[in-house]
Amino acid sequence: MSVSIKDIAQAAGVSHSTVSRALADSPLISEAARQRIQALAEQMGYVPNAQARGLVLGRTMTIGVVVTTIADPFVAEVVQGIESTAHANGYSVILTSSDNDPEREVQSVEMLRARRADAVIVASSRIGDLYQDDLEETGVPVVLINSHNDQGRARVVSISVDNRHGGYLATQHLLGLGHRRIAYISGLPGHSDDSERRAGYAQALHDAGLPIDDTVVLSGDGRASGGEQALDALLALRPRPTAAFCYNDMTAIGLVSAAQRARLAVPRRLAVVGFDDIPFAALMHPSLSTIAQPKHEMGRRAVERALALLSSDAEQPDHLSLQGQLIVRESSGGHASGVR
Amino acid sequence: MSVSIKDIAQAAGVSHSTVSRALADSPLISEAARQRIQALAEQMGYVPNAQARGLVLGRTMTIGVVVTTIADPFVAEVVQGIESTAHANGYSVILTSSDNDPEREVQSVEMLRARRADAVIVASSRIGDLYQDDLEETGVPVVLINSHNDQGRARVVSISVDNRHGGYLATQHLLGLGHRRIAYISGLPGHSDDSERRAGYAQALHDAGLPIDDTVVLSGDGRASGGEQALDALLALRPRPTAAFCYNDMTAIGLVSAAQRARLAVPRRLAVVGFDDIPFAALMHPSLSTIAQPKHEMGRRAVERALALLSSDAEQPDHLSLQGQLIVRESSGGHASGVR
DNA sequence: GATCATCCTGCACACGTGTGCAAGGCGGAG
DNA sequence: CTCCGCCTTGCACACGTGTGCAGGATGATC
Repeated sequence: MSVSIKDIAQAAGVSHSTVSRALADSPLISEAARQRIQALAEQMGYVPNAQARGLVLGRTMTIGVVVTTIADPFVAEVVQGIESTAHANGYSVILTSSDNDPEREVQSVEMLRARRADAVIVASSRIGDLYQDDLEETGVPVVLINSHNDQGRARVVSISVDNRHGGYLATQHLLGLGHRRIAYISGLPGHSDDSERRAGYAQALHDAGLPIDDTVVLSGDGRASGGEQALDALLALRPRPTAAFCYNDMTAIGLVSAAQRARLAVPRRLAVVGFDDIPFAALMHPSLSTIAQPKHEMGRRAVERALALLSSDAEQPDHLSLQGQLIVRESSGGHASGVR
Repeated sequence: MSVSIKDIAQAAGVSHSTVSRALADSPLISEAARQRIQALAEQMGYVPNAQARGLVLGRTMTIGVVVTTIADPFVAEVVQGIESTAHANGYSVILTSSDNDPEREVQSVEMLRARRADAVIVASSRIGDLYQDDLEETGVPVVLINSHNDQGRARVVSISVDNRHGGYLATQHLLGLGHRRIAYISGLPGHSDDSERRAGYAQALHDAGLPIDDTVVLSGDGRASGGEQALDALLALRPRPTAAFCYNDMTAIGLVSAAQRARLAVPRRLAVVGFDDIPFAALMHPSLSTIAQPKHEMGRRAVERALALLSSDAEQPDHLSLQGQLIVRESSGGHASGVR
């Protein structure tokens, strides 16, 4: 096995307490002993055992992350932000994915409890009430990303993009380009993200003095297939909308793809704006205008909030809303920006 | 704090040893006591402390994963495979990303040593010799994904896609479609992946009785920009190639994008095949024919190899090569398969 | 009733680290 | 020389769990 402080103690002819203090730069130790022991530890290749340390200190310096699937590029970028911020603060990340399987989700949370994660960040869109109880019971701080703390639990905060603002920005952009009949392709119904983005869309129309017409709100499912299917409904509308704001990029991708197949030029005859700014948005042809979610920042802020909850007993605001950014690309007919 | 077996022991009026055995379903315990204690543990919300258990058992049931960045979709899918397989075997995943910063890479490995990870999987393309020494020193099994164990170290195995076979498949496919002048757009020079794929490409040409022409081998950089820049060189060739096999999908995306901008129809006037099957390959327009890396399987196999190295002392083969799969989509003019 | 085997339980130690407290050593001051 | 105080070190316990060993209780057999 690996070397422990006892091994070092024996080699140095002192007690393990002395070694422990020497390595911790305790003021209770003589300068000579400290240097000698530190050199010895280095030479023997000593690496402290985080388990034992966590056991006695009651802190594991570990953050649990629960996601549906890491293969989702949005999730991946958030996790990237989480990991780098956690690392910078000396924390490690334990990653668990649920694949939308409720049973695995419960197991994941159980595992994080067993490992005594200091905090938990959930970047899973569907927050099972299943384990919210479970989590609260332990008193572990929880940060939810893009989902809300409905039950008003203690030590549970949430972070999300300002969906309403994003929807407003996207629609305002299309209005600014002269479009007057703008469709909205929704995501899965009942999702708060969807209703908020749609609310921002409606607000922008209202502020522009235009009527809200529910017939141009078409239903998708948050995936490319939803966008594809929405095209038929869109083509049937009279007068036909000249632009569409989509619930998310995947929906927009499906819509653009179907439009091209139907020989409907994008953006000349149909301008499209998505939401999320997934990596592919910049690469597709035409490149996709969209509202960029500050994914890396969301991860960073999630860790910061978690650590704040850990260190201070001061109450934190329940919710943090980050503003998205409009990225104008080719699909809306704004200024073209090529593949980088 | 959370409940320990001592708390349960006190509540049940027995010693902590008895509780420990009851929860472990030890045969040394009476049936009555077992049931009573298990019920009590359940009721008190007991979750065993993995730290303490790991400390005494010398096994943490933890797998460390080192990646450059999780935001890379290829890496993300591999990690997905790793996580799900690890989970199925009762292991947790500690994720560390290096961002290609050598210092962070070393810190990551140090952290995994401190946490006493039972095995380490490296899905980082650049294997720093930096920490290979470090890792071997600890005797922890290491599995490298898409990178080789050059130094022939013990307990270090590697898994990669069969690049040569993949290059052969892609080229054979283009040959089958009637193309006779097929370009190869390379990745970064000196990369073994690149030279192997190119070798498969050359082999297929050779087997078809065609000459190898180095002038149709163009240099890219593994990114979209490399593919874009390669187009100019390709257009300058006489006779102009009618097809191109690209080092990877990003290169292919850049090539297709530049071709469309230059009004060169894909696949009618230029058929393109990539390598990797990143998620966007299926979504772009035209959708991209490519060699699919078995990403999920690679992650799964990596965990299986790691666990095998842990449980048995039997020597394992150093290297495992997984065959990629040809995915025919629109960009090569094969049978079109739409966005799903 | 005595002896023995069987079954169950508790004691004590281990894992590796941190820390309160006591004590030893040493120097300085009276 | 003695006493006091400070600096340094070691002892012992703690964290939560697992386990070898001893011993107590119970039942069976002679």
